[in-house]
Amino acid sequence: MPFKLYNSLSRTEEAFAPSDGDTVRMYSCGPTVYNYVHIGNLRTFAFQDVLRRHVRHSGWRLRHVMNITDVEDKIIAAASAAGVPIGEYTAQYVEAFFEDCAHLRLERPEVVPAATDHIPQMIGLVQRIAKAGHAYEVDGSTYFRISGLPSYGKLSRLDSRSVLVGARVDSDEYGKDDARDFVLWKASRKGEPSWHSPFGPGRPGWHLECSAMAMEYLGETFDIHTGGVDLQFPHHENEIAQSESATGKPFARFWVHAEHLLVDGKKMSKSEGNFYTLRDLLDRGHSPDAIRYLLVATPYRKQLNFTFDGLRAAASSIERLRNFARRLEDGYRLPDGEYASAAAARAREQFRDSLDDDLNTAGALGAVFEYVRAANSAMDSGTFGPGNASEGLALLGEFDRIFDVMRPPSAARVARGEVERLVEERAAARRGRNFALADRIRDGLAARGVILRDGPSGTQWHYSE
RNA sequence: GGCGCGGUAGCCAAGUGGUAAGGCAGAGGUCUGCAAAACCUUUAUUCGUGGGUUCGAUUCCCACCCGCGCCUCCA
Repeated sequence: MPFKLYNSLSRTEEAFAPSDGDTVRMYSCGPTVYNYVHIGNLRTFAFQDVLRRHVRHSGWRLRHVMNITDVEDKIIAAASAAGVPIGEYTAQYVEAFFEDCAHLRLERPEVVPAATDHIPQMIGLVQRIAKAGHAYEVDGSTYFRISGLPSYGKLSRLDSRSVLVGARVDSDEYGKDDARDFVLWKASRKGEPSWHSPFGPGRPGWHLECSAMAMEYLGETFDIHTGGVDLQFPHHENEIAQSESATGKPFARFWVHAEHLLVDGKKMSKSEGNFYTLRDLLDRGHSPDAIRYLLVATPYRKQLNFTFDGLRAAASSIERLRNFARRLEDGYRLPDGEYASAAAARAREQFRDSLDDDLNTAGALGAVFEYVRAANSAMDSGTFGPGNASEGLALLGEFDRIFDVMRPPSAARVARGEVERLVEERAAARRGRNFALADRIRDGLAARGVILRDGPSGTQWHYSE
């Protein structure tokens, strides 16, 4: 089955392959580093991670660029309030962002450029846009003229009248010719960071940076551009306008947008009290695995309703899979031989087909769990041998290359030797039918993150995380 | 008002023109000293509402209702 991706540009699912047949060139709008990212941001980044992984496991190479927006109005305001230079202010949040990504096992894109390191490229792009006749200057700021671009709006399909009517146009701010026009190069005010340019001192407009960095690392036309749905307009529309008017070529072939995460059915907001960063959730004792699972289990084009019940359910689901993996790996005696079964192969096929179907992660999970039940059942009835176990482990391996939730996070643990000693002590107690002592030992270990399980071949144990 | 996404069991959620995957939670059972894990049974005659097309619709068409989002910085 070919990989099908929903392309916002055509509003249909299209078969995807990189234009050069080998390397997928992909750009993602990254964080604006004026604060910690919230779980809504992370939903989008987690989706991008799944896309990344699926692309590579489909046999293509990948060159993925994700920008860091480190100069922008909110940053300037926040740094100014904190009384530090913006570079110093943003550095802490860049670091925090990478920490958060690491917790969620989000693979690092091949290139993570910062906007402030690419000012010359941005200036060059403005010059090209100006040369093509799509820019004009007012009071030291340079704007993009939308009226000169008939194709404007092809991504968002907002009709221009509604943009005018619905928008609270910031006409007070600058003297734009047309309310829809957007700034390419912003004249800096006193005290604001500023770079020299042929159009006067200033700083890049927000939309400009993505166009410039995408072209710098991926070329004038590339395969996939991702971001949250809210970015579709105006950000992505404006990226297209700038880029295509400068190059005369299509910018991104596929535009892929992740739906938003809601909390308790509502948009996250600080005033609603339902606004969470990753750190908030970790501080409450939730596991990063469960958070990753939850973020990724709902297909990206569907709004994801985040709840703490859902988070607990995600943790239980992971536990089921880990228990199954343990059962395959060790501990439970399997009868000799292996049994003819197409279940694992079928599950792998369904798993891949689901992901090929516009990253249907829910369907992919269904395939895995269906297999888990069948395999557990076969083990109980003695029709599952070591050969079948290796098939099952291969399936789990494939699953985990995408979902990456099977390895528990490393944590402080009771030393193995001590566990072994206590397990032996408890076994002796049980032999002496001193169940009170046996239960005390088991409960004590459980409280310290070690789970005991009595089976036909003795007591098995494992760390709970 | 315009443009989108969605409304499937208590919760999350897949899916198809032919009669509802999967996960979590709940109930009963098997196993166990008791547990845990696992398994079995059970939980939607029904897929927002009303029409229509069809032999047959949750799935296609129309209308409507509801939730969320974008149209202004925003993942």
